[in-house]
Amino acid sequence: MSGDHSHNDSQIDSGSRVNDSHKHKDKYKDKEHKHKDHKERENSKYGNSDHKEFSEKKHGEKERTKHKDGSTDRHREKDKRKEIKPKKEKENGFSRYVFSLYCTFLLYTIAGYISDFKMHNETKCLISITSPPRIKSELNNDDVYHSPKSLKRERDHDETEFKPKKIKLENDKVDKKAKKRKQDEDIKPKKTQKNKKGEVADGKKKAKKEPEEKWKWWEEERATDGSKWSFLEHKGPVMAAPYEPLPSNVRFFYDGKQMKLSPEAEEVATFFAKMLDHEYTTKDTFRKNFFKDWRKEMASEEKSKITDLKKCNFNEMGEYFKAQSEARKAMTKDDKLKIKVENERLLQEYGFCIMDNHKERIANFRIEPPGLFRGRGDHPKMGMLKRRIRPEDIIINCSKGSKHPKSPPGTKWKEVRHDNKVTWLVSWTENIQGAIKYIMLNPSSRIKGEKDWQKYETARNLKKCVERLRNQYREDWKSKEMRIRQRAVALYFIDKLALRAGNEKEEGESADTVGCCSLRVEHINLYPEKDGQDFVVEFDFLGKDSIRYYNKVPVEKRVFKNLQLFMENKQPEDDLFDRLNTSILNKHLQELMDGLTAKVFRTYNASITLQQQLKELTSPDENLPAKILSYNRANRAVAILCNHQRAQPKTFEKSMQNLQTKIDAKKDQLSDAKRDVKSAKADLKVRRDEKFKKAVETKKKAVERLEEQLMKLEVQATDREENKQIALGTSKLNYLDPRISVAWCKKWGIPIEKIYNKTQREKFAWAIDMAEDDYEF
DNA sequence: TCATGAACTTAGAATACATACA
DNA sequence: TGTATGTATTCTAAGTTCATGA
Repeated sequence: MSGDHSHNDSQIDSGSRVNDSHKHKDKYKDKEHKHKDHKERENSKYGNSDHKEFSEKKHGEKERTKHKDGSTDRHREKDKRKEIKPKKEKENGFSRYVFSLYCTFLLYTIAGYISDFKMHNETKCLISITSPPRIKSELNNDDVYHSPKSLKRERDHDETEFKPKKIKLENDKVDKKAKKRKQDEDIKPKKTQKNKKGEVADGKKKAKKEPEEKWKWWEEERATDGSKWSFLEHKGPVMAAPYEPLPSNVRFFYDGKQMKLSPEAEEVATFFAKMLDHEYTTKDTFRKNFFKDWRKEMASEEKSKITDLKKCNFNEMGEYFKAQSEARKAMTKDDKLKIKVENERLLQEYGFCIMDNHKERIANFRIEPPGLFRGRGDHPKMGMLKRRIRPEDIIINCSKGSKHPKSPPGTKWKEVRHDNKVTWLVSWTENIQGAIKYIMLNPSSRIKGEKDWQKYETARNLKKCVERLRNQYREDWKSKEMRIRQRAVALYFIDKLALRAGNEKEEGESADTVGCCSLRVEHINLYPEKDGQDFVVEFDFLGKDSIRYYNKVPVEKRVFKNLQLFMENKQPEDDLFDRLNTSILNKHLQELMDGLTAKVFRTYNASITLQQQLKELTSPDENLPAKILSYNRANRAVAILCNHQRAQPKTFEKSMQNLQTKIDAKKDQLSDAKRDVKSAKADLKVRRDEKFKKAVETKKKAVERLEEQLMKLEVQATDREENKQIALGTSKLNYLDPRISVAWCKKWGIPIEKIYNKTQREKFAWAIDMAEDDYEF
């Protein structure tokens, strides 16, 4: 299977490099070596038991025990799957350059040769320039999160033991309080206020005004009864804008003839027309699904006439929407402002709710508009019509005692319920997968922040016992029971490679993607020896969002032998771990540690990797841009570990070229400036007076300034190049304990704004407030 | 024990907006 | 001031996990 793929070497590098950051691997290797003889003996022992288990299967039918009928279904579905087997939707195309550079970098880092590396690479210029970061002035700008130390909760002892505390107020008390507060107009907006221009007032401006107090929910007690809130009031969702029929001059043609469509059919046609430039509309599945659903919306006459999508001409519609979009861009300032004001009004009216006496920002307060379903990868349902959500489809969730949101005139909500065991405000069921969609709060809200904090505390708990767990699963590789061995090997992958759990999926409902537990035999290749390494496993599969995971990893011999065993007598499309699923795995993990699930390993490994990388990459004598580059590199190591990829920006090559032009120009300027210094010095030699001395100083300063500017540009270029196909945001937002970053910033005097933008600072306000420079994950 | 539904987190792409530069 | 470019925000799909009920 793998032979067909044209993997580049850099990908190979990436995998093993990231794994190097897992210290335990080396530790294990040592142990492996020590116990080699013992192991050899055991190998034969456990080998026998495996064969015993498998011999039953050999003699019996091929059925796997995992699903009573699941595996056989898989067999039956074999040809079907092959048909729909996705092309590698998105190649794991990390560039050769990034990886060779990056690999070298990390290897050097780990070997303790960081400074040597830097001297020999593009960053060597950074070290010579030692301008100390101006922390104070930058921090003063808009660091609204710096709070008096006296307010901060005690760290460490209570952070590690994250226990929800009781909420003080009873439901009715809170309701009364909320009402009273409303009457008093006492509820102040939590968010930073925007000025007329829509800019966020910065710290300086605010300092003049009354200082705005941020609610520090993390200093308050929490409910322990499973309730998520006591009082919830909101305005409901913003419905999708009604369909506006096309002007009469925008025509649709069928088979070359103009045809007036009914409003229903026309609306669906416009969804397709808006996507004409997108690759989706060239895909068979998309076109087939769209056409099928479109026909459902047609009047009978239209249905009998329009029978072939190829004969449909949506071009005028497409042009019309393009022109509209251009017109929007070309609008006058005033018109743009009007839109902005209207959006702001909507945000103020619908974008906030009151939850337990606090005004909280809602994340997605708009109902998803109708359109064509854009599934990722080879999604069998792409192109289907996402129907318009009506008030009758919508469930509202709020407090009994609150002012309920009004449904649009002449309509009714499906239901208004008062369930404080959940966090959502609004829900509806979408028609493509039958899934429930929710309107929930913004990440900066208490309800999301608490959960986030808790997530990292669970990961920190894992840190305390991870060695025990690792020893356990290593023991389990030798188990007599196949299910235990499979569980142990899967867990090893989840831990070592940060793979996702991998739930089972219903075939034909979504793209064929897998995670650890759902890996199939066809997704791995085993090499007893490859590229000078023993026991190499090659992974090649589509993970979440059909992002390709490709990695070649040397594993321990016992893992390798187990994998061989798991693959014995199986077809490529059979499950690798046929006696395991996420539910079994998580049940086991729960027994090992309270709150432990497969997902926690990803959080743990991501955060610990960041912490280690920051320690290794940051050198005290670096200046600010170099330190930030180090941070980004640490962040990047995590993103690679978690396989967070992005499509290379379309404008990447061009923007790199532009940057290079700037660098070249700066170099020219610099050499000119250096020449100026020389000649000024020569002048000074001839005529030793104060004026010439001053001229030399000025010119020297100009050189320094240019050197710094050049260095900044070069760092920027390096960072951008290394980042072109790696998405840092996902790990930053979801996997990295923010306290690690905050502590790093504090330790090195880096303004937090350099690491987190405004939204991120709002999300991580709790961490910014509580972490000190000595925080340890 | 298993299937299903519900609730919530994680994810990359698309789009809106801000800023730099000519 | 207009345009190009980079960054932030929004959007919503696609995961994981847990509860429930047969």
